Amino acid sequence: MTQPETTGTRERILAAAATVLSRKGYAGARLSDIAELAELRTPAVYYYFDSREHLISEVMTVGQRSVLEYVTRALDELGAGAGAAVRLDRAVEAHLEVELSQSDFATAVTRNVGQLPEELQEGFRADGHRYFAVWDGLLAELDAEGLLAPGLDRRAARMLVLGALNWTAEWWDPAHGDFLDLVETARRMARGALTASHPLHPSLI
Amino acid sequence: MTQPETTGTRERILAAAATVLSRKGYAGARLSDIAELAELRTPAVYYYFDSREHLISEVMTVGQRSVLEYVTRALDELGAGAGAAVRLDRAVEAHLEVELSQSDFATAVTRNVGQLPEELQEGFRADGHRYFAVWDGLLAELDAEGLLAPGLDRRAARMLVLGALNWTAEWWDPAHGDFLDLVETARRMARGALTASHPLHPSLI
DNA sequence: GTTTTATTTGAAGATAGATTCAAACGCTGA
DNA sequence: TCAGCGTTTGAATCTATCTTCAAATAAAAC
Repeated sequence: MTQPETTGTRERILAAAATVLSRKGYAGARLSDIAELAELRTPAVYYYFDSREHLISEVMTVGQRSVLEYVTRALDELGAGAGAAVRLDRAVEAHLEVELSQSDFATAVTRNVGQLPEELQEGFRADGHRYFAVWDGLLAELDAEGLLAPGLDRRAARMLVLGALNWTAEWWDPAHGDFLDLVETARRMARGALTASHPLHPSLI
Repeated sequence: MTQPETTGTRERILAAAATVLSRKGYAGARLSDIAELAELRTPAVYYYFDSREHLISEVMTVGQRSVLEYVTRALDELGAGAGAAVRLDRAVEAHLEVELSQSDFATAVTRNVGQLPEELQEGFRADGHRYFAVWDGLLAELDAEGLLAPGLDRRAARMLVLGALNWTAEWWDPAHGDFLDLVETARRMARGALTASHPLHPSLI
């Protein structure tokens, strides 16, 4: 979203690559576009990166990692007292924050993982799994508190929720809607997808 | 997903283009790959299509339209007696069917709309809006039956649900999970996102 | 102020992919 | 058999993009 202003050339190229990548896709991201956005001639990129692939790979790694770190930190900051439902709400909010407001690195990842050549996926696949593990942890906490919907296909539920969140990069426009409304709607969806229908009155089921 | 076997050459090229497009993205879809999948030499494509862009554009149009038609028909077949909740469930199922089992046309659309050059989007933008209208209709029906969550940001809710469904193309693998489980989980999510928390016991709220 | 090092660039090379086209193929009807 | 038409192809062209490299520029060290 926002381009950091005064920063080293290498960072500027990396950020430009994230932006172009998230708009044009893996194959469509031209080195010349990236260089132009970073206010350099194309060959300058090679002073900082071995090749186009190395550059793109690093964008992906940074993007994947920043989502993991941002959401993890947000959850950590809640402290030990927070219940599973509150933590789920916070995770939804944090994911949307990093996806929509933080930078183009996150969207570069979500919009391109599926289209990357195999070799490129290796590096950040581990971080991807680690992020899934965070969400699986949230489901486990919900379960421990008796909030998780019984008989739930956990993997499917986790991916559906993350899919809804990731897809926001395709349509959400800060000019068009209020971020907090989006968060509220997304939280409702996540709760609906994961928790039992009547979590507050289990005796009525 | 599945490639129809005995069909006209033009259809074969179109289907091959859908497959390549859904795997490699707009910029990454090479005419040579498409031709190879269609068991032809590259120049043969030009006998049926004016250019790469025309071919891709037609894939998109077909994909967008097939989703619209498939889901619309599924809803129509429910007949007039079906309530809003049942119709929502059917729409979720139908969307997943066409996205995951029908063909690569649908996934070619969902995985590429965001990355297409502006000119290419024109043709099928209208169908996209028509499809959104179908879902807005479902929300209106839920509302009419008093099932819709009060104070809901309808646009956000609609896009979150569709995002979750569209994203399945990125991760769902028929070998890895049961389709009906996925449908059930997705229905739960859609209901959770759209309907009031206690639709059956409104008096308890 | 001059030498040294880091950074950036213009120009050129190499390759891949879209497109054109004339020729070849193969089928159908006389 | 052959003339004609629809279809497919190999070879050639054109263009865009990645990459290399030696030279130019800017910055730093002395």
